[in-house]
Amino acid sequence: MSGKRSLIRSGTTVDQMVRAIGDRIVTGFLRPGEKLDEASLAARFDVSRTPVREALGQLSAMGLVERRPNRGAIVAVVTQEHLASMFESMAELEAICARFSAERMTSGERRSLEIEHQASARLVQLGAEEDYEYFNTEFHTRLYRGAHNAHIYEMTVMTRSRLAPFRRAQFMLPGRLAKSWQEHDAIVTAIMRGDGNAAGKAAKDHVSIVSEASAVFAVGDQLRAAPQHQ
Amino acid sequence: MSGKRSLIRSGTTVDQMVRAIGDRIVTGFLRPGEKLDEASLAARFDVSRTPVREALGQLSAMGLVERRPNRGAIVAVVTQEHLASMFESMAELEAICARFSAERMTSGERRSLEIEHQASARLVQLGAEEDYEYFNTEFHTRLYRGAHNAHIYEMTVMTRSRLAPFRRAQFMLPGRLAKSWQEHDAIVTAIMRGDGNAAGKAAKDHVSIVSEASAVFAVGDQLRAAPQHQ
DNA sequence: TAGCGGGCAATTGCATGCACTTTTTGCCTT
DNA sequence: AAGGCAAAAAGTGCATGCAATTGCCCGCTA
Repeated sequence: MSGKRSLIRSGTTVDQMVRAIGDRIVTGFLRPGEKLDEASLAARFDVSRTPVREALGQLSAMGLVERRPNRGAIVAVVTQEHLASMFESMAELEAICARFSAERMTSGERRSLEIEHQASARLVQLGAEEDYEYFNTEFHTRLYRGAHNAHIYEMTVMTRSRLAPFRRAQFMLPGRLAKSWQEHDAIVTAIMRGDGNAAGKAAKDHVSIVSEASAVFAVGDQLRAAPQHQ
Repeated sequence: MSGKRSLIRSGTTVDQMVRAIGDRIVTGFLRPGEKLDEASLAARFDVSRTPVREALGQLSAMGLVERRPNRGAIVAVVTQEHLASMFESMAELEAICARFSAERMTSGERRSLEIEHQASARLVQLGAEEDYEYFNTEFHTRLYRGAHNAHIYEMTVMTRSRLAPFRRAQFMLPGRLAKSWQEHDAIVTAIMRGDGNAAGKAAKDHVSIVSEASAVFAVGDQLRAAPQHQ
């Protein structure tokens, strides 16, 4: 009855579901603790429960959702403690990426990093929050790629995804853009010098500052979404 | 040993499948490149294809198997390059764990680390390869736990799993046990001193040496299992 | 009124079936 | 004999159905 063949063909249905649900979690559209009902999701995306179940399984393997046998799935609820551990991991991972980037980036990568970074100064002057956020993501992705290590790249991107729902908080800090840019500047300078240790330290400090800003707001958020749940 | 009917009920069928298949991959019983036929696995474990499919999906999300749409699943084949990136990651992760362990282990954790480490000297004298290997795993797990960071623990254990199939090679090196013990000793000493940087460096060196030994053998292995595959 | 089963609705877990895709086989052409 | 094409076989992807488990609601008892 519901044989919608007309979904855009970009991989299998399950892959699409993983991306679709994962996106909604990462962007905060689905809140930590929120119940993920198989039938509802199936109806919502107009597929049967089978691909939904597979998608939930994979998301569970990624740590984005939590599955209790016979009791359904919910968006992963992270404790304050686990959240702190992820932010700390993120700082360490960024430090590694920055250090490796300083040692391994090609001259082309260095050049475009520098150019984009300098260009972003304009966004700070304009106070273009949203555009800067987009640039910021790009900037960090450059660092991850510049490390020239596929596995570290995977771990870093994965960790960033899982932290994404908790980063919105930092938007609230005044003067954040200028501060962020200065921290980026320290990283870029160290990378251009080829000073891996300095780059690593600068990157670690950068993340640490962000995490402190985010940590507080985060927990209130998920409590609001999952009032009763043990 | 085919139709194992009375599997103990510990979690859902899918979980059991993930563990069962994952173990076979990690222990090298299933070789990289080997085809994972859904129907065969279903028959082998006496379940329907549905849980097998879910398990393969999760294993794919973990990176242990590779899934080509409409073309079946195979045990993940890692390129020489990606393997190197995983070993390098492992060195960095172990370094982080050792550094944190030096800074954060409780006195109880330090004590039992030291005791077990000293006890293992006997295994070296006896040349008890297998027992030492078991101890070795324990030793490293202690470091991962001692870091008191759940997310780093997850990443480290996961990376170790994915590297497990490629570590058998190191068994072949003569004098390996004594060398390993000395490297452990350097790590333990630094941790007892509370010297995070020294512990990290010692741990990184330890892994680097293992990886060099493993890397060469590894690729021959998976080629043997997957002669034709593009 | 608070506490306690017991049955019912809702939901999950798995098996089965069918449609579609890929691969193989065998025949026909050149 | 080699190449190519077509039909069959094999295998994957998803929908549906049913058994099993959980949670809830309501009546019963103290």
